[in-house]
Amino acid sequence: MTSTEPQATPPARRRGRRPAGEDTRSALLAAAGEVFVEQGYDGATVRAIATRAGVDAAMVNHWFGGKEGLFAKAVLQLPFDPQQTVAALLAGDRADLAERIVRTFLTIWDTNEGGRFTALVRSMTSHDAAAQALRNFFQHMIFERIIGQLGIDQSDLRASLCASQLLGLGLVRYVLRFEPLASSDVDTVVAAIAPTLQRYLTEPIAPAAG
Amino acid sequence: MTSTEPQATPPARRRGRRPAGEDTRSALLAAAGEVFVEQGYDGATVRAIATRAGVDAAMVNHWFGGKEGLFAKAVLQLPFDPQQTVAALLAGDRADLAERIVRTFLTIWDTNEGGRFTALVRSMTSHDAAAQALRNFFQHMIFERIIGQLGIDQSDLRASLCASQLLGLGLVRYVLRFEPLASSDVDTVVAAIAPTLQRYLTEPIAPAAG
DNA sequence: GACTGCTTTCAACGCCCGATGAACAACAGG
DNA sequence: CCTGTTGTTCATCGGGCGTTGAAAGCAGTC
Repeated sequence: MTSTEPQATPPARRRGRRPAGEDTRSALLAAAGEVFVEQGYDGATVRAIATRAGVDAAMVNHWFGGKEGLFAKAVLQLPFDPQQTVAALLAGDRADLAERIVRTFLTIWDTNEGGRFTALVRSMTSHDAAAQALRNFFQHMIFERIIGQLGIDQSDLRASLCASQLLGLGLVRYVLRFEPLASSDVDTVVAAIAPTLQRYLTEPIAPAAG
Repeated sequence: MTSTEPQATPPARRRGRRPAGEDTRSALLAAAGEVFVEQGYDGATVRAIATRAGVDAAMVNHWFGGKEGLFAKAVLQLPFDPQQTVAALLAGDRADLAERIVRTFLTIWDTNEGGRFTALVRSMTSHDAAAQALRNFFQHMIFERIIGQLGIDQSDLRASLCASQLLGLGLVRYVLRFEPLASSDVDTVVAAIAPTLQRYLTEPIAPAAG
């Protein structure tokens, strides 16, 4: 209530360009990654992301053209090269192939980079681009290529079976957090899931009276 | 401001009680079932449900107290008694137990009643009540009871593993519609998935080095 | 036939969303 | 210094959401 002094506005950040050095764009990307993981595409609001990044919501439009563009840059990008990953997975003994796959994805999924997958899974039921990205990744980029290299029948069916188990695992472990699977260590999960994948990859799966 | 003439309203549908016989409540329940299946909890709007039912959106509040109550009545109710289902599943040969489970759920899922599961799966990533209902159903009501009757170790882990594969299957087959798994006939899917469940139910799943 | 109560529609409220455009401040180049 | 450019905030827009209260009309009762 001190009337004579007009200088009572240091806390509120003033308008105009910031004093350089602070990177609004990457702050938004980081905040978007977190919020999309926690809330999914629909649940995450542009305002919440901007608040967490400490900037105005209009910056999302300025830097990314809108919410959709931010999602594409923050979530819809692969954290690694799928072709190279597939090659690395196929490099070892085929008896351990499924184990390597499960371990690889659990490891990725547990890192910060793997948060993208959680964000995708959380968004897939409401956001078409997320669902399409998941299908394209798991089914076409990973499992069809692996199974194609194995030279075995019913490659498409096998790919969607593998995708169903791996997506179900990600869903239960990272999104719905069913216990004890959500807290089990990697070795336990690998021991449990890998034989399933190994069977989907290489063993007969036809119905009895095909 | 009110310069325009108050023209006589064209009688689209008049106000007031309808000529009896038409059941607004069940029309809303049916429409809600459809829309929740197609859109999930967040995507489905009260207005869209009411429009499909051919009534006013306010009826949702009048008959169900709100969107949440309508969801509870239309989706969050089991179309059968789980205890009885578990008993029926356990009645036969244990070697075929997993096959019976997969076949039972595929059959239910393919009927109209099974649309509730699709609605739950579509809603689980954004709506807590849906996620909780799925966990309660698959993990506690079905698999923990079955595995408990089998008298085997790690029953909780086994239950969440079974849930992961069955939820992944439902997701891929009914929501994301990955081909060819989405269009495969029941026998093919049973032949592919049942051995996985059988292993989760009864065979050793511990990691190599304890 | 009037009264009473239930059902239904209508109009509107308050809220939050994503997006827009203008005002403004810091920088870069001369 | 002055000038143009670019990054930033602010105020606001248009729209959709779930919900609400009141008016309107049918149905049953006396």
